[in-house]
Amino acid sequence: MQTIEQLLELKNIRVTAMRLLIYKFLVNKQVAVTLSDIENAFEKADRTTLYRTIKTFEEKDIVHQIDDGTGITKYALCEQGCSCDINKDLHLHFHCNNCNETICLTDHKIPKIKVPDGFVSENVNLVVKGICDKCSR
Amino acid sequence: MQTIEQLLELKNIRVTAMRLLIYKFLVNKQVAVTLSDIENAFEKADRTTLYRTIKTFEEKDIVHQIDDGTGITKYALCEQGCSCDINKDLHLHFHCNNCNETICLTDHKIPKIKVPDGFVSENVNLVVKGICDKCSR
DNA sequence: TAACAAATGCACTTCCATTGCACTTACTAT
DNA sequence: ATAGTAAGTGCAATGGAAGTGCATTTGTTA
Repeated sequence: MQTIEQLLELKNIRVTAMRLLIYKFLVNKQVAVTLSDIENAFEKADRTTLYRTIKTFEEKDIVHQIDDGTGITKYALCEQGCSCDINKDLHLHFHCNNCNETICLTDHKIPKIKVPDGFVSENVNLVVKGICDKCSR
Repeated sequence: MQTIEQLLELKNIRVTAMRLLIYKFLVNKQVAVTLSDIENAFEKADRTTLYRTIKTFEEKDIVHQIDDGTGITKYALCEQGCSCDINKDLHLHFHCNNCNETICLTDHKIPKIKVPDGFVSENVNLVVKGICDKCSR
């Protein structure tokens, strides 16, 4: 069990108060968040800082970007099961049409997709939309 | 073989010069287009008209929206093989990282995706990214 | 502690999506 | 045919999200 500080140092990211707060926020959130979500949670902080923090996290493979089709970029922590730094091919996300939340299904792998001759597949973005477990009860 | 006029009437869309032009443009284009693409093709027409035309087409299931991860919404004609009005589950698009074009692979079905208990899958958005057949030669 | 590098905050810009309103065009019923 | 109504089009403006430049602050290291 490592502390957040240790994790950031491991990734060669300088530890700052802001980054610790944002990281903790992401841990507590079980769903993917937009920049606005973070902004609303930290009204004292500047939007640019939040923006650049999340971009830093993204570069260092601490979070990954999710494009769930709502048109707004979302971010979620890369879990241990999430090997998006090694293999970019296994993103699988679920977007709830009811509560509008997007979650990572890290333990659900993406099946092999066949593409026509001449096409080279490098990366797959798969978003399943429907009703999440909370809303379907 | 039906004319474009007949097709529009069938879908309860009033036939106008603008709509015919835009429809023809979409037929000629073999790839998904952005609003800006259409705008550049019809510089005399207003952006709003093009926007609302494409929205009308979308509502009537003449075109479908594609979110290929570039952040810009694209549109493509619903082919006969594209039953996005009946069954929303078969979108499959290929985005070329080289030429930046997105095409519909209508004859390539999306495999059944398993989701955890409690989740209800209604719709799947699948975008494969890589190198298209033109660019890989 | 001085010096340098990185992080933060403020202001501003750009781009795409969307809407309100006035005007024009196309259909409908007399 | 024509008046009246509904739909389509064009202009202007707005809003939201993403991104950048620069000055200031904070943190690290010699």
